[in-house]
Amino acid sequence: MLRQIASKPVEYVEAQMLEERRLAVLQAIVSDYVATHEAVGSKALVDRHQLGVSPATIRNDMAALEEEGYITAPHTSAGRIPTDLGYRMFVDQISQVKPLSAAERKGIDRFLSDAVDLDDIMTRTVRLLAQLTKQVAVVQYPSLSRSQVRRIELIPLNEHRLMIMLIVDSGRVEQRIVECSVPIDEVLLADLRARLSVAISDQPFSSVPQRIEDLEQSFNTENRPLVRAVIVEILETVTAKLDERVVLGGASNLARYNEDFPMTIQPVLEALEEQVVLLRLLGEVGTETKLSVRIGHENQVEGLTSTSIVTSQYAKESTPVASLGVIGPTNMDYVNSMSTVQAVAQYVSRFLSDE
Amino acid sequence: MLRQIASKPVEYVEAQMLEERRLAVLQAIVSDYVATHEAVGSKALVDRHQLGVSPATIRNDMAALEEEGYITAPHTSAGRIPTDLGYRMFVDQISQVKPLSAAERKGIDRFLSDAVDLDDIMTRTVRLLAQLTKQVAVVQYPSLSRSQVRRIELIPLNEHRLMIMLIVDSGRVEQRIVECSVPIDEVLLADLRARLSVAISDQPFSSVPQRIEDLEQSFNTENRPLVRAVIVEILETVTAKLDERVVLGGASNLARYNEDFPMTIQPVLEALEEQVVLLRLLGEVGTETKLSVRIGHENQVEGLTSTSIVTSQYAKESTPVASLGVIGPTNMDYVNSMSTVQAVAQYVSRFLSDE
DNA sequence: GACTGGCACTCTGACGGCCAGAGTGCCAGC
DNA sequence: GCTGGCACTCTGGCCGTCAGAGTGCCAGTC
Repeated sequence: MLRQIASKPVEYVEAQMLEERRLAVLQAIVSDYVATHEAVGSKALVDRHQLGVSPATIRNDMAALEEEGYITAPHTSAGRIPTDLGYRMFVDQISQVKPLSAAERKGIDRFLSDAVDLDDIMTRTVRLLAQLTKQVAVVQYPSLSRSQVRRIELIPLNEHRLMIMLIVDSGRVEQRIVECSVPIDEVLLADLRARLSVAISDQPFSSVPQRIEDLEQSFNTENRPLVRAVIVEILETVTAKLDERVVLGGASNLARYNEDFPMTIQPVLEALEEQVVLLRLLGEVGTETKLSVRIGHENQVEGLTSTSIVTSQYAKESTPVASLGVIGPTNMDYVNSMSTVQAVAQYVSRFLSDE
Repeated sequence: MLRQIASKPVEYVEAQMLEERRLAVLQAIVSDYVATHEAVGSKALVDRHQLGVSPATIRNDMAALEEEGYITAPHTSAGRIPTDLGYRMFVDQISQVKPLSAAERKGIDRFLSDAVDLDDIMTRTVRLLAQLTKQVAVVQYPSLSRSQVRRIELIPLNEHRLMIMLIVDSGRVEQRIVECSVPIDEVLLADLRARLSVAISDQPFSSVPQRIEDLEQSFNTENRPLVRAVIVEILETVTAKLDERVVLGGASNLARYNEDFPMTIQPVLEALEEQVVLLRLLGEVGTETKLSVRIGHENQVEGLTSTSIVTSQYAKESTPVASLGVIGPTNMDYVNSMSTVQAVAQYVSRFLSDE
């Protein structure tokens, strides 16, 4: 690195260094602002960071950074605060996330390992995230669309009522109840269960419809109403209701920011109450498997344009099944949020996989 | 009523009327304050209500009411606002809850009748309550402690893993997974399932422990580890984890009050995030089957002493199984909250019962 | 050409004084 | 017991002022 610079013309080296200091200034501004939540001025900056130049010089850099759109002054004579673009630059600069301390990792591990079932894992994860990041946490249940049916059960509840139970490899269990006008015949039920089992066990949800649509034909006419009812419910479960569930936690953390922030929490709370919105937030990540950070206006969701969202997918046996993350004000502690989200996602993945 | 008064001495009648007007003044103050959220003065009171006397007279009444602790003045020259005691008096005076309009009832009915399972009923109910009352709604899942086991299933997932499934009459389904070091024998499993079924089907949760504790003895020594593991999980499900679930909705409604209120929402949000706290809130109702209203300090839960809670139990086939209600500032619209909570509880009861 | 100290300028936020408005308490009279 | 009138008090909004913080710019230095 040093040699590389030395081999370049002098002017270039200096321009390079200039650029580097500007970046350092931006980083310093972001981290100070994140820590204090107050606009940061040139003097404070040189006091707190070893920049090796005078406040006046920093002022020049700041003016340039403002020109370029990375920071902005709330009013003529206040310090500067980062813009969304500034945060973006800052975040992109974090090439590798700081690993958590051993103690933290152990804490996560222990907290999650006490979980008894999938619901429990989800609840614990969301609490963990909220607690560690002091922010609002969101965890999506493993998606059914990317899941496979592990097993199907048909359990008669009484003469006219039947419970369909789809056990999914992600650990989810979907139940539906079917009403039936004629008494349910045990033999028929066993037969139906067996055939359904053959048709869809260990098959992905997406292929279920085509696998069972013709099943009805192979039964006697008199039995078809029941068969059809069961099939309809199964189809509903695997298609229309791809029904992605989301759990939310740490909403009270929102209130903390309210104190010193213009960001009113009402729209945020409202947005967070909408499952659909949350799913979009978590879903939008698209192809990125790793950590995703969306800052302020990068986020399209109405009501959340002054918040940032840090998400990561988590996986079951190396295939991503859903996302989790935290939502906070744009001036959140990105370093901590990013490392925590990543670590928790890894732990959840591990838990789901070796369960 | 009229005759009764006429038959009493004149002084008494006048005292009676005085009392009545005081009560009317208190009611007027409460309803005005609830509507406007501003301290209400004597002049405004006579303007808005037909009290038939002058502001000066009302002032005397107000002084008396303040003396008795029903209202208080935030400062020397503001109007009066009701105290918790004042609200209590007001609420107690509402002898019968105003019924909802036909349109409202129909709306509730339709919204709930689309529910596909218990989870869905709970989610819909909480949203309904939050929407109708514009407040934070809480709904408790039907309690397991008052429930019966309807059926038990043991479903092998693979050679070493087994899912226990307890289907409860309230519609809940509890699942647990058991790991097993030796391969699971199908015959044994069927046998175990049959015996468990005989032992606990249609029995209340509370009696399950004594009914299965000796079951292990009747199996061969070699099979006991599995049997024991299953029994342990069942016991955990029905005892330690009586695991009352609660769903919450409409938290964003809290933010609305924040604007014109000293009540900071942070502690409230925090309290609401604690399942335990919510359960206490809903549980404390105790023996009262009907509508319960707890106002401000009557409520023991820390962080919620400046909120009021309106709850009602709901029932399945005439036996109460859990509670639901709304939480709001002490100056909420009690009339509306009470009638809505009651109506929703009735509808949920009906739904659970004829399902 | 980049950095620096100095200086004038500007904006905010806190403080205090002022005043109108709202509401009360009290009192004498009906 | 009710009423109108009157003096009193408190709040909240509206300045004007002022210190503090921070900037932008400029001329000088390395």
